[in-house]
Amino acid sequence: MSVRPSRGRRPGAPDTRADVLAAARASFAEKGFRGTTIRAVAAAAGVDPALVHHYFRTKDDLFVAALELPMDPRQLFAPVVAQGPDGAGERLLRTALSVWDDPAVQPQLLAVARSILSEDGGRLLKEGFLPVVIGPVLAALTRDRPEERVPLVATQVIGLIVARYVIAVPAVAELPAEDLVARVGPVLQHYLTGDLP
Amino acid sequence: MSVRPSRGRRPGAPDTRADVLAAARASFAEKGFRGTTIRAVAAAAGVDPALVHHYFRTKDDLFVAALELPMDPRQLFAPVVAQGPDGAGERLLRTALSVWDDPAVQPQLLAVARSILSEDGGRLLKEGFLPVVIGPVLAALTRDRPEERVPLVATQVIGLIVARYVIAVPAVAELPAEDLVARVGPVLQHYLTGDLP
DNA sequence: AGCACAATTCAACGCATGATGAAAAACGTG
DNA sequence: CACGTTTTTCATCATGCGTTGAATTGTGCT
Repeated sequence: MSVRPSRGRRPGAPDTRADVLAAARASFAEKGFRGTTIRAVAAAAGVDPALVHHYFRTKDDLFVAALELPMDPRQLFAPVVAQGPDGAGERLLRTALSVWDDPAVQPQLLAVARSILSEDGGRLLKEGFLPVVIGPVLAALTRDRPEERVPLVATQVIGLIVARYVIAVPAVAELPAEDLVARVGPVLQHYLTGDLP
Repeated sequence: MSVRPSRGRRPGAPDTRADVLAAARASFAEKGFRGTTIRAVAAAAGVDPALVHHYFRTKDDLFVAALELPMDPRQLFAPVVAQGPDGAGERLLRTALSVWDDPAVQPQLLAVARSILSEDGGRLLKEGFLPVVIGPVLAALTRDRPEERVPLVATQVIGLIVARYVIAVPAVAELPAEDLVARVGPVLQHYLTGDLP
């Protein structure tokens, strides 16, 4: 029984790079940037820490590589915007929940959310992502006074995301998506097009 | 001009312990537990790191010391609960915002929030603070089906807190508290006592 | 005045982390 | 089959962290 020598290339064609990236995504999603150590990522991928540096030069680079989304958010919300403000609350929420509930993207989204919420490096995202990509989408769903309505919508959506995915409050996390759409959707609709006192 | 010798006790009666605690509160509020280093706290207080350990034995102890609130949340919300569910949405929000906007307590609250949101150690708070102290208060403001209503209220309140104080989204953070009460209060009222689809 | 005690700093420890450079093993191409 | 390239590990470095123990200086009591 021949054992693999400790040093050098492994036999076969294992996609170690992808393993490392997956491990990094999981760790960034669960522990945030600071809480993630290169050594832990390497261990989770069954690999030497130096290999992580070989593929992704620095920890920052690994982070941005792990963040890459498989879709463009503006494109995702394009259908929602296309149908106009009527019923936008429920459509918006249904779309957002469907992508957040997709296990193929959830780690990336969670990593983004955690970095926006806590880490210093998230200032770029906080000042770039929210106003530049989310803001216009919401604004397009209002009929008037978007600068007053968008922040209100944002608070409710942010709260839902944070409670359901970041903190994972059981009472919110275990609810079927359609229940949330039915109950929170009308509130979003009210923020988008209802009377503002 | 006599200079203070580097070692030994300082002349006068400076409350260095309080300075350290204040610096710790500010740092925990802004950077969270992991992001706060004892050395940085000591530097901000103009003090040697060893002194921090002298007063608060370990970093964990310093954290719980920094967390201590000057009031009991249940007592704070007692008047809100006493007046019953009618108009509770606005009263609840007004009370919550008044304490969050109070600079004397905001650092502690932010530290709690940050630790709930991001750090691993926050699990104690997440599973103790939210269901044990906040939950009952909200439940007392409903007339029926609290187990369905409380989570909905929670999402909206959490979103408001996170947007206004943790992320500090300008459009939400700069709004006068009464504007928020007027616009979000009715939504909370709806979650508390309105029709649930 | 003397002395116990509190306050404060210095110097150092052990540890974990991000990063680097060289060496070894398998692969792919000619 | 030989040789350059890619993949992988090892050994190591410098840095920053939490923590500790001893040393020094002021305060307050008797």
